[in-house]
Amino acid sequence: MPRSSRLSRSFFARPTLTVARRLLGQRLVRIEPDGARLSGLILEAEAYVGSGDLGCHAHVGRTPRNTVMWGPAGHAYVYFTYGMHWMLNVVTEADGFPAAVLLRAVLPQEGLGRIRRRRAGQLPAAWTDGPAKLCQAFGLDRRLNGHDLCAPGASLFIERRPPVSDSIVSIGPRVGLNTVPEPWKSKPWRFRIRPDQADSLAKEVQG
DNA sequence: AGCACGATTAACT
DNA sequence: GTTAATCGTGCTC
Repeated sequence: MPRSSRLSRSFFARPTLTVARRLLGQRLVRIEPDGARLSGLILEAEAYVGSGDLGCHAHVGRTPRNTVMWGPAGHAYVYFTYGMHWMLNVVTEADGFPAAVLLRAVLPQEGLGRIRRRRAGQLPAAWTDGPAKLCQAFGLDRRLNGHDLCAPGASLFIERRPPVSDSIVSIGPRVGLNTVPEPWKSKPWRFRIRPDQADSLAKEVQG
């Protein structure tokens, strides 16, 4: 029996809200080109659901930028914004339906030296507590766009961890949709581990 | 070819 | 709380 297993395509090929909620507490793993392993427990995720969701990039239709979202589940949708930031999403639902989960925060576990270097000048608590921060810390950019997280030998994937209890999860509106109209702006599609519970999550981790 | 803007962050007041 | 930074993207001309 392997000590850890990777989330398979069937995990991601489900309703996006389900995937977003169940990704909490799972472990994002990045194997860098030189073999270094970075990882962190997912603390925050948001659902972006189809072209009818005016907060989702897919609402403008299929473009070169967002085309990965129309593809099969379990692939990384990595996009660039604000002239300097990369964001990591995991594609969800059926092939042909554009949807994804934005990973917004992780609790660093492995590769702390490299993460610290990439996030130089920042306190540890600010290393990976935002979607662009975690991409910077993990060295994720356009090279990972379209990457299959479920493929054997993937350099970016998610390891299965025990599900987290509803008691440590908070749900609220998505962040940063300033110009998105209602009701999309206020849909409670943001899921996160309560900040005061992140430590207890780390303690139950054995390795 | 030009333009407005963004699923953010860090550094301000 | 406010705002500059910075450029790929998608749209208009």
